[in-house]
Amino acid sequence: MKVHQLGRGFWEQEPLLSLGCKRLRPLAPKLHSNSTDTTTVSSFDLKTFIRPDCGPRKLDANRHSPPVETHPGGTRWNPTQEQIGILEMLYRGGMRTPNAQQIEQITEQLGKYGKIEGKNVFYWFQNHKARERQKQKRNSLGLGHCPRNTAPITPITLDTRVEIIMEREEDSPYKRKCRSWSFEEEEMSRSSSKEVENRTLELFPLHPESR
Amino acid sequence: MKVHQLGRGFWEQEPLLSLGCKRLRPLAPKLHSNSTDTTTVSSFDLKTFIRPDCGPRKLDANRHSPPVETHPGGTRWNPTQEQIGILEMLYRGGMRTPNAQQIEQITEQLGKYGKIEGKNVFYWFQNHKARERQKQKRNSLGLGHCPRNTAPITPITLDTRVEIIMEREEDSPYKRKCRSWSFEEEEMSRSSSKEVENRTLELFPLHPESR
DNA sequence: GCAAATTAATGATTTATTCAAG
DNA sequence: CTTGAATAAATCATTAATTTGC
Repeated sequence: MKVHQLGRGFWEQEPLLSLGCKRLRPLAPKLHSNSTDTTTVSSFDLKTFIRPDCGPRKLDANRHSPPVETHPGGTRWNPTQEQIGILEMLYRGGMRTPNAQQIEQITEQLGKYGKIEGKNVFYWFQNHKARERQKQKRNSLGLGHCPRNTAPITPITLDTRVEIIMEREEDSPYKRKCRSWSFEEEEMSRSSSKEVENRTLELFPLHPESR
Repeated sequence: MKVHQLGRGFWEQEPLLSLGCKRLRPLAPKLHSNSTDTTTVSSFDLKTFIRPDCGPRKLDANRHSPPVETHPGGTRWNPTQEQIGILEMLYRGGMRTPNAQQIEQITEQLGKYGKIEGKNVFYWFQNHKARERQKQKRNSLGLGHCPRNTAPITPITLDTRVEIIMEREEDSPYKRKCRSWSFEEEEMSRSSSKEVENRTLELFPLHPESR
């Protein structure tokens, strides 16, 4: 069930909205500048960590460990051991969906170990939470069966206690998060080899990504 | 097989993240500052539209939940006729999931008719798309039945043509969006009466929202 | 011992659901 | 009851591990 598709095509959107070259950095839920201080809400980014360094590391060459920062040409975030360690520590501590402030701080700390952005932290928690959940589900279902591999059976060691705890503090059922959103300039020149397709998007790319 | 893992634990992060007072405005997907220009990526927000208008709505004494804080001054976006009109026009034009740039521009334009933020535009498209979809599904299913209210049966007028068209131009199957994320100062003083619970969250609120 | 080929993880997005303000 | 806002589930896409052929 899915099958979306699209055909669209006409209706020329005329000029509406002239195109600029900035990239907005949209979307982050936010508290809503409430009352009074609607003033500014200065925004600062975290390019702080965007060190230009990253030599065009080829690959391997440095084997595991020194992950160090990041991505060379810069594709996606590649967490270092330290970063993962801290994130897991926080997760085990009960954190599930950090709010904007928390993300900011975590990002700041993790930045010490390698390039990282707020969204990476946000996504990490989302993914980790979801994957822990499916892992549990898988295990619970497999228990009555003959597990075979993947040792679904908890070793019954002290660690088991931890497991239980985690389970107990499953994440939130539903809360209303408050993230903030803003725009940011977007570097148009992508150059990245991969898919440079959708360029028809001149004025108002009706079909954002055709992909 | 990866298992990064690490026993973590050590590394005492000591002070881990001192708390500041800014609110980050995180999260907006982005292109990825790839290679070279890791430079800056200046970010600008749209508070442009954050008119202080909306009277300091109290929050009615806090009634049930109000989870989070939110704003006293204003609660959620209340679109004007002009805004809705333009958005629908764009939707009918084929736009479904505008990218950061598009959102920025749309927001800018709509801002002329009333307070609005990028996220409002983003959500509007998400919701409108989803709801048009379910509406269609309902209609298609309800046809063989006795719909009762909500006039599931299309009037078979000229408008029907439009309906069909919409169907045809369903939204995208899957594309990789490019949003950008950044942080923004967050007004700490929220004061909102609503649930000020989880206050144990001094340093690192392990359990963000208990709700 | 390497590097292309394959597979397992997991970062990043999109879609589906749910909650709740008005 | 309509619909803005937010979260969770489903997917897609890359990258790191592994495996395999020389």
